[in-house]
Order: sequence, then C-alpha cells, then structure tokens
Amino acid sequence: MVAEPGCAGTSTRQGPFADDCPSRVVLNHVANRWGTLIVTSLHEGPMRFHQIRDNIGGISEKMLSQSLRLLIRDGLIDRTVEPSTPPRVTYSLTPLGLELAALLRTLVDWITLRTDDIVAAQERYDRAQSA
Amino acid sequence: MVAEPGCAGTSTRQGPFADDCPSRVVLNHVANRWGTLIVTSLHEGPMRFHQIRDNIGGISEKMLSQSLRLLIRDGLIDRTVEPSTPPRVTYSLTPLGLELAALLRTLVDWITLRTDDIVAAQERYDRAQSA
DNA sequence: CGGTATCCCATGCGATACTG
DNA sequence: CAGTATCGCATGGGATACCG
Repeated sequence: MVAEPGCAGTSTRQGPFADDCPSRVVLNHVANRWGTLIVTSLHEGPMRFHQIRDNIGGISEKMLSQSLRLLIRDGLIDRTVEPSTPPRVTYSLTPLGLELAALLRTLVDWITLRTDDIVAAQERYDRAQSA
Repeated sequence: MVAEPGCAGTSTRQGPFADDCPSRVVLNHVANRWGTLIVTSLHEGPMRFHQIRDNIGGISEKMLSQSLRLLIRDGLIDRTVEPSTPPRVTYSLTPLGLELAALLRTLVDWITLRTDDIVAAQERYDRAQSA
C-alpha cells in the first residue's frame, strides 16, 4: 500500500496537497473548467442533457458528456433513463453530490458577488505594470 | 458594452455561467489544477515561495509562479518584498483573498473527508462496467 | 533565495460527423 | 433526443537552463 484514501500518514502533506492521494484526482474532477459549473447547475434540480448544456455557456457536448461520466463514476451525480421513445435521460445529484453542490454554490455566488472588485484589482494591476 | 461585470442582463445566464462574463475568467483562475491549492495553502498564514512549493505536491516552479501572478493580479494575493540580501519575498492573502480562502478551505476539507466514499463509488462503478 | 526563458510534449477541448 | 468517434489545434504544464 502506498497511499491510503485519507492520506493521513503517507507524508507531511495531507489530502489533495499530496500528489499521490486519490483526493487530488477528485479535486481535479471538480475544480476544473467545467466541473464546478456542472455540479452547481444541478443544484437547481434534476436536468436533462441539453438543459445543462444550454445553462453553461460555451460548453461542448463532448466535454459535458465526458465530465458527466467522471462525476457519475465519483458517485456525485446520478443518471436516470426513462424507457420511453425516445428515451428520456435525467441527471441529478446524489446525496453526496448535494453536499458538494452546496459548497460550490457558495463559491460561485461569492465570485459573482465579488467580480466587480476583482476586475477593478486587475485594472489597477495592469495600470501599475504599464507605468 | 457587451458584458458588464455582474453580467446580470446580458443573457438568460448569470455570473460564471455566461461564457463572456469576467467572472468566468476568475472562476478559472481559482478552480483549476493549482489555484485552489495555492489559495488554500495561504489560509494557514503568509508563506514564502519555496514553502508553498513544498506544501503542494507535484507543482512545478513555473506553474506556481504563473498562477501566483494571476492571483496577485486578481487582488486575491499580496506579494511583499523585504529589501534585504538576499531579498525575502512573502505571499499572503488580501482581505478579498481571505474570504475566498475560507470557502475553498471548506471545499478541500470536504473532499478530504469524503474521499473514502468517492473511491468506493468509483470501484463500484468500475465493477459494474466490467460486468 | 526567488524566480524567468526556452523547449517541447501531453492533454484539454472544440468542430464536425455520425449512431441508436 | 442523447449522445459517441474522430480529428486537429491550442493551451497546460514539466524539464532544464539561466539570471539578479
């Protein structure tokens, strides 16, 4: 055994700070270009494939499909198929995913709220650099 | 004007869900492979370059330097140089960055706590697929 | 110590076309 | 509708070497 799940005793680093810990992988599934937005979208409620795509500007079907599969594998999202014609597929958060979505929602809301401040900081920085 | 900072009225989407909103860029600075870990590291207190590098397994100096510059530009991190020989450079969170770090810390802690559950889900998924 | 510059490979990701 | 397959480029990111 090299790195146990919790990664408590393998090095001085813990959790995602250790690069050989499974939690690092999980963090990368969530904290990437699309993961946060997908999970946060589903916090509104169950959605179908095209609904999610339309809710997230600029995401391609390929990346949505690929990201969904990773998150389903991680046990964060459920995929439900109603056997009709055509089949109706719905994505929803698992109890585990719901916990995570609440946290990510807070993050997204904070960024939305603070974007003005951040843009102002960027402009200050750029002006200082050009001087 | 195309997209105002808050991105409230430009489309049906808001905040980072709109791909032309500045908040999307900010989200990508924070929610990527290294951003979350860097900001969370500094939640412990001010740190020097090599301390941060040593605290985050697998990060290269190039990516640390590059990511730090983006986060400094966003007004989330401060860079302080003490004029000694050799100069001593310290990175710390700004008040804005501290707010963010608290949120990200919660995220990292949750992932650390739930890694066992997630790994179990992954193994269940993989077994179901191979069957 | 605290970085930057360059090189180059790996992969993320979009565009397009196709399937049940 | 709900995807998958293939292609190809743009970017991310590591290795190495170098600078104040």
